[in-house]
Amino acid sequence: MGRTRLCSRKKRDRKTEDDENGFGGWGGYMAAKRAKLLDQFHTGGIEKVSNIFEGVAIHVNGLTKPPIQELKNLMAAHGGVFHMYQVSSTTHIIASNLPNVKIKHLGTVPIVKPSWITESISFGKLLDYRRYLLYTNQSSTQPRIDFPILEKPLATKADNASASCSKATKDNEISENIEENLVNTDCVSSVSADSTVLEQKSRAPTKTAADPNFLEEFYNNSRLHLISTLGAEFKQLVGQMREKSNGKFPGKENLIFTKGKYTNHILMNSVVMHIDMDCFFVSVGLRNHPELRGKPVAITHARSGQISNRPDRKINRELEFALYSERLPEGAISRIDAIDANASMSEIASCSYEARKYGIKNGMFLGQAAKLCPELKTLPYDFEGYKEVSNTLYKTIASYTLDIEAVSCDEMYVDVTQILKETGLTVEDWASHIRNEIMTVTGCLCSTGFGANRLQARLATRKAKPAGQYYLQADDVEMYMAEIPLADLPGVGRATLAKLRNLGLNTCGDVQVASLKVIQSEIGQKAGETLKEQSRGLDRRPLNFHHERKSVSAEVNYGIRFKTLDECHNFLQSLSNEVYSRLNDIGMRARCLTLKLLVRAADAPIETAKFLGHGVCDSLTKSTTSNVIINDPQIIYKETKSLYDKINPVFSDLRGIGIQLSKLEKIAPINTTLSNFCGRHDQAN
DNA sequence: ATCCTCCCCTAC
DNA sequence: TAAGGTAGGGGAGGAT
Ligand SMILES: Nc1ccn([C@H]2C[C@H](O)[C@@H](COP(=O)(O)OP(=O)(O)OP(=O)(O)O)O2)c(=O)n1
Ligand SMILES: [Mg+2]
Ligand SMILES: [Mg+2]
Repeated sequence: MGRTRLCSRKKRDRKTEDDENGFGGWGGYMAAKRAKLLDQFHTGGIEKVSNIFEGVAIHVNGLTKPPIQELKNLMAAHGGVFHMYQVSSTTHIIASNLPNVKIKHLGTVPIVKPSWITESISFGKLLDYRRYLLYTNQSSTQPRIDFPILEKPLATKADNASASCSKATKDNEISENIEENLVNTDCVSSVSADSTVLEQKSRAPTKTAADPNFLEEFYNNSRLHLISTLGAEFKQLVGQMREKSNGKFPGKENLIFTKGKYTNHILMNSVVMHIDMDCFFVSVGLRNHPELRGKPVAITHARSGQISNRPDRKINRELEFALYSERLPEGAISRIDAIDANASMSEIASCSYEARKYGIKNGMFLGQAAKLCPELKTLPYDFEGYKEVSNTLYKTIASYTLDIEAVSCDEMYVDVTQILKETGLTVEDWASHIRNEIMTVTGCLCSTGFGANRLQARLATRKAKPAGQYYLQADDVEMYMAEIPLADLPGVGRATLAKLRNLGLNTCGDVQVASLKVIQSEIGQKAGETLKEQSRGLDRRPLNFHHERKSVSAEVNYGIRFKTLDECHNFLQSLSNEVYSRLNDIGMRARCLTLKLLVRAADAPIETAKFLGHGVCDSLTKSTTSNVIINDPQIIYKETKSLYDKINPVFSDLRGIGIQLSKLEKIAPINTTLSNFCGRHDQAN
């Protein structure tokens, strides 16, 4: 009712813009935008222009001209397949020159010069590769070396401890299959290296949010921004693929054909798979650094565990840290205990399992990690690599089923009931197959967990990691759960954990027998109920294949330092533009706007411990719900500014700013009575 | 009761 | 030096 009125009203209010864009034009634009996302997904961002290499699967060995990346793009553009490793389905090896010793090992697959590819493209058709053989005397009787099969026997309750040992062996096998020409030690650093030696050049002036291109620069370097936006994209993508699906699943068909078994599954309970890349960012980085396999490695911006000895000014961190500790939730774990005056506060995005043995964790400050493990090596970020591997991961799973709930760029839930039924495979065989395939096409390891619901699948993955698989079967659930530490449950973070510990609860077994009322009084009604169920392995939430966005936001809590009010206003304008652009991208409008500010806490020092960080802050929000639909950057700015003035902070104390839009409505919902009404109404005007 | 606003918490 | 984002669930407490 109210919606209808608002809908027609907003069309009139925005008439000028609608005339410019055109209602049909909008639909067309959004359709094109969606098509582009799908298309980029299918080709990994490369537009497909021909099918010259249909049926061809290359593996590049050694240095080539054009280089490997180029060849990979060419294959994508011309209908071929690129293999990171040589596997049984690899049809050609591309190489410019190879030592004799190596040729012996490559077996029966033809070794072809890269010019075969480039010239085939020039001619517009697939040329006979035999005219491009690198050597003509290849033996046809050499045994072929396939990629090592990733079979880790399904872990049982007893052999959990052996997991990491068998993994080390596998890593060694893997590194032998990686080309040494890709080794690039330039960007590898040891955390114990002296940063003053590494960095002699004079410092550029500090870039803060007051600088004109700050927002772009920041987003280009923010891993959290990257994983957030990638995650949202994959949720959207699953929906789009389901809408567009022709019901064919080539991966599944192929699997039925090659490994399918006839099995009488009279009555099969549904099986949920959870799949998650192992130390995702590290895995991607290691593809080009085989020499670091098996070593403790972390992905960070900083290269050394110590900050330079002569920063322009020595900052006293003690005051801030004291305040931080004071404000920690009672009993929660501190992040700064090992951070002294010179320890780096650059965050570790991902660390290898070898690093985890030292107690290093994702999200830990590098300075603390370096103390735990002085041999720790760091690698820089490779955002393009993460995007590529994520795309390949989703593309691979989507060739079997679209019953996918995207969780993040390296993780999803999949209903595999149908796949198991149609292929007749056991859970174990399916798991080995899909893990092997993902390793083959991405060069990265992943782990999978299976269970009757998402919680069981999620916990099974935890047990499976790294490079493993585990099926938590119905009969085992009760016993299995009793031993699980509460910290392993999704939804139990540091604050909840501290509260539960204060109640003397540490494992799911403890919660199973504890009083619901007592738990609820500590952590809340709903959370208590959920926790009770989780502790017995129950989870009633079904997988959600369709995702509907409820809010859109943009926030920056780094580099916020304003010397004038003008600088602040300019940044609010930039952020308004940014959040508008995101709203526009998903074809929505909003009725509610929330401004969130981080303001330096009263006793917190002006200079933060972390370079350009936010330090200890108070968080303040204010929101407006208006009848006027928010669909214009100037409206967003005007509302933002007005909320800002209501909060009225000291602008020089600002340390973080965010704008969130909620109460969203679709601009042009298709195939609904409402949209038909709006559309006709709009055109009639 | 139910809704709204301003939080807090969690997961990647 | 360093790039501490983003979306969703949910609770407290006041307004309706
Ligand atoms: N605090 C964090 C947590 C995660 N990530 C990024 C880097 C991770 O590689 C990626 C995936 O997160 P996961 O929780 O899946 O962690 P990993 O894949 O690194 O390790 P695991 O093997 O435990 O899944 O997200 C991050 O930047 N900062
Ligand atoms: Mg992972
Ligand atoms: Mg993950």
